[in-house]
Amino acid sequence: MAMSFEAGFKVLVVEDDPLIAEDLRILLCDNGYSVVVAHAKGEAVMHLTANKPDLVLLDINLGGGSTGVDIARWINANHPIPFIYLTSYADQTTLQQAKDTHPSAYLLKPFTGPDIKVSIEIALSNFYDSSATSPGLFDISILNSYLDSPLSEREIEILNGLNQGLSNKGLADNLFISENTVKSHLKSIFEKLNVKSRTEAIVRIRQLPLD
Amino acid sequence: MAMSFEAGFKVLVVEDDPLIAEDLRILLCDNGYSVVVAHAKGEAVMHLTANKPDLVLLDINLGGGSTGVDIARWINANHPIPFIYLTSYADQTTLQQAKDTHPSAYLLKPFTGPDIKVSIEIALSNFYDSSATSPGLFDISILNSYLDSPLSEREIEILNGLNQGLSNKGLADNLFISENTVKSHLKSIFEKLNVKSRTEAIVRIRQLPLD
DNA sequence: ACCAAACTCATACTTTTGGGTGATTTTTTT
DNA sequence: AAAAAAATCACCCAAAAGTATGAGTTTGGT
Repeated sequence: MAMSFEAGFKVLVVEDDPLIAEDLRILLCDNGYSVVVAHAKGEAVMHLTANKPDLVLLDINLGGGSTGVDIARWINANHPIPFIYLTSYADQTTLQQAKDTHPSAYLLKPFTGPDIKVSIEIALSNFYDSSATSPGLFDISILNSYLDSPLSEREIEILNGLNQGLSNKGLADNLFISENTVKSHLKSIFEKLNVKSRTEAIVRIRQLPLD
Repeated sequence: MAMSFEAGFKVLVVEDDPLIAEDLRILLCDNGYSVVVAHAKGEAVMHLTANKPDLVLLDINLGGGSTGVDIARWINANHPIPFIYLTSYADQTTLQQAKDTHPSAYLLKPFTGPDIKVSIEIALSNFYDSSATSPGLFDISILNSYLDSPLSEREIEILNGLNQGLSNKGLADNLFISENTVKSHLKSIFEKLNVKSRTEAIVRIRQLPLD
């Protein structure tokens, strides 16, 4: 099944350098992807929620405060889709942080057109084929069908964060709420899942046939 | 006496070559399966009825009259459980016959430990899809192949416990060691996995292509 | 016999989690 | 508009988890 992912796939490029961004845009367009470009985290998040792209190319070294890793974490917690890091260098700390966000690929500049194309193809097919390995979003309706009392949307978001191994602090930062609020949500989540700890919660939901 | 987390799945190996049979037996035992070996059809059928294994590994080219396909047909007709073909070559006729018996997998020699483990896991989970799936033991060698410094056996045991959502107390009770010892092990596990908490550890290992 | 690695455990301390209670603000539904 | 549900947050307390350090005991290999 040599399926092609080119037709109609939306790619979000997050790159603060306008020259590289434009290069990428042209390259991707030439390959049949529809492309949106963002230059900063806020813009990226906006496009992610509004346009729901199928894949993201992330410059890991964005100017300003937030980095590609921040965006990756946001993606994992809120809107899990495959993303590929683009970077000009790799220091160990950044690399480890990057790895922890489970990117589909990690391309070191200078990369070629074929590099990107192949990486995108692989990323897309891996992500949308194997439901088992993807630490994906939980379908709220399916998940709730197993529970006595249903989880709210926010609770699902928290649960997704848990499932990525985030701490309470991490959850709070990701969702822009206080740690106390996270605890509050967690408490009801635990009740509803009938578990007593975050680890039990993870085990519980992962053993469910959600895929 | 080591393992406290056996999956308890019984595997029947049907293989006329004693060397390969023994290799398989060891490999499977190491992965926590209990293993029975048969060398011919009659013996196989005997074990199938008497021991009721959960899965069968079938050499497709048995010496003598009957083949693995014959046994597969018997299984389908009399005692439907998942089975996997093992074969050194694939001629078209045999292959087609084999396909018609709806095997769970078809492994070409030379196959590796991971090959078999993965195929078995998939076969079992597909076949017994419902609830109490095996808590998924980790293959120490596979897991270690991803790590800079390898986990010891004891550490793997702890990790398996973590993966089931056990608390430190729970781990200590299960392994008959003190909670302090558990913490001690946990500390080195976290270092080796390069994580900072049990939840991160779980996420980390589950994201690996081990099961 | 000796060494190294693995396993064991303790004590003390810090940080993170989880539980309980209660309250305010949105949002949604009736 | 009133009621209900969801989301937000605070404060306090207790339990669990994690860190640091040091040390005794097995076990396997040279």
